[in-house]
Amino acid sequence: MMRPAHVESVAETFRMLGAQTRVRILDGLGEGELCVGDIAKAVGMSESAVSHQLRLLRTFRLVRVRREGRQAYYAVDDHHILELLNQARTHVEEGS
Amino acid sequence: MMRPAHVESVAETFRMLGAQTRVRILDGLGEGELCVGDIAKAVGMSESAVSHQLRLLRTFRLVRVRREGRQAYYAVDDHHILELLNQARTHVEEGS
DNA sequence: TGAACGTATGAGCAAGCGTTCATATATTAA
DNA sequence: TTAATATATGAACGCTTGCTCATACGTTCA
Repeated sequence: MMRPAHVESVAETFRMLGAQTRVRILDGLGEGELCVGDIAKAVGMSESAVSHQLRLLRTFRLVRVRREGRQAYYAVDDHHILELLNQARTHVEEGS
Repeated sequence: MMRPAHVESVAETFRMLGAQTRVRILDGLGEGELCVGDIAKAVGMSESAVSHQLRLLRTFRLVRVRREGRQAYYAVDDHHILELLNQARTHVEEGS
């Protein structure tokens, strides 16, 4: 059985992955880092909405930022996140 | 890039995993099937609340039921679900 | 048949979420 | 300095979520 503190963090991580827009953002970042404007174009959302979602993803350590001039380049924080996405996609594709 | 239909299903799956109570339920089911009353005791929730959550987990195919007399025995639907939990726990334990 | 038990469901409500819009901050260019 | 650009933030609003409480359903036993 999982430790209570872990239950909370695990649920938080999944909660971050539990919205289409954030899945699309992370999926877009799968190829490599992107700046906010490019993410917004890629997922078809306003830059403001993207920025709000990136803040959540940052807070819960699913992405990290690298600032360069006036741009902020975001990347998936660690390989486990992309593996979670892949695993879930496999689950979905297998239709069970 | 992920197909739009998959994005939706993947997000749905994660959304189901994104609540402490459901994580605890699934974690409890990791050892094997349990009936509703035993799940309720294990996670310290009312049977009604557990039943509501199990319905969600059933609807999105994270668990399956086997009815036997007046009990309903729930089990994790497939191994990917437990692997997702393990992967997320690893992510959390590594502290990054 | 009737009562008891295990589970499921519907309504209702407080809390949380995800967006938009307006505004603020930081950096670069003129 | 001022203007333009890229990003971040706060408030507000409608929608969703997760619970409780009451009730209903299906099964077993007397």
